[in-house]
Amino acid sequence: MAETYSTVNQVLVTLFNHILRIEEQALNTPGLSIREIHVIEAVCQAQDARLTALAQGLHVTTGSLSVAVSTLERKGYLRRQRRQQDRRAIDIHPTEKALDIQKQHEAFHNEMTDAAIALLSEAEQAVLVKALECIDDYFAHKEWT
Amino acid sequence: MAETYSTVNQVLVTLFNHILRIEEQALNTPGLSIREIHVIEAVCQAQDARLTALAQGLHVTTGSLSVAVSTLERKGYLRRQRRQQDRRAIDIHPTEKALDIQKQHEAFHNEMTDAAIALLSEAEQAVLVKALECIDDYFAHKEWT
DNA sequence: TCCATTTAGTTTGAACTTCAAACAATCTTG
DNA sequence: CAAGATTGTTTGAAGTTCAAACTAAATGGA
Repeated sequence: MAETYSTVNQVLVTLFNHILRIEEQALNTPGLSIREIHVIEAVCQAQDARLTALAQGLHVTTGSLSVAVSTLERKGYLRRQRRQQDRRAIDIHPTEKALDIQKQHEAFHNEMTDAAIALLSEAEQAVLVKALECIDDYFAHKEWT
Repeated sequence: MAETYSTVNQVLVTLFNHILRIEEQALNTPGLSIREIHVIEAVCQAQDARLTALAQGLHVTTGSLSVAVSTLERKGYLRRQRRQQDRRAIDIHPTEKALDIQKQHEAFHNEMTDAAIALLSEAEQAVLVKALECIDDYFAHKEWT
């Protein structure tokens, strides 16, 4: 029991660090920083493509995102489009180049998932899902002052 | 099966994002950035406390770390100590203040682990360990060019 | 309608982080 | 001992982020 505890603890920490590091390397497209890739990712997945909504999702100010979008526009990954209904609002759209990056990122996640469940039986997979949901649920509801 | 796959994928992604975000908030000590906290953590856990070794572990240049250590020294979290055997080398030591921060960080990880295994039987915990080790093992050995 | 207020996005200047490169001090080895 | 390697520091440039000031557009109440 105590052993399980420290093992889970240990693996969570090292796994987390590994993923952070590897994500940076795996997605290391020349001319794109990891920050920029996350912006591209957010734009590709966004329901609401407005700059303010994206900024909230990314937990940065609209000012920061505006600068970042300008850079990515210049690099050919994003483009701005004014809304007709509300001419203050601007939707951010991915270009083909951005969608390619997004595909790469998805492949990364798929590989990770494959690795996680490859050696598990279906019953074991169900347990994994349960455990992961426990952790996620915990953090989703926890209040941090 | 396909459902398990997408669930694991989904949970891994959202969990990862949650942890990233929450770690920043949970460890938000006034006057210390998340970067600085990671430096403190590395110093507290280091086997080899030399600046170069720490920089390698943190995957930053010695120049960057030298600057960061200077700041943290000024803030009273770290101190430098020249080695007697090799007077080029400098060991970085944590102060009491730094050890307090480290304790906080450990508490964070413990809470995370508790959340992970609280609702699982011992058999289920064993499965979780196995799955996590699969992922970690995969990433530890994968080569990224 | 008019105008005060709110909302959406941009620009700018300051602070911080990181790196590469140049540098100084100290070992190591032939 | 001298050349080269190692350890750490400094510095200048580039990138990131934010707060604050700003422009443009929508909204709502008189």
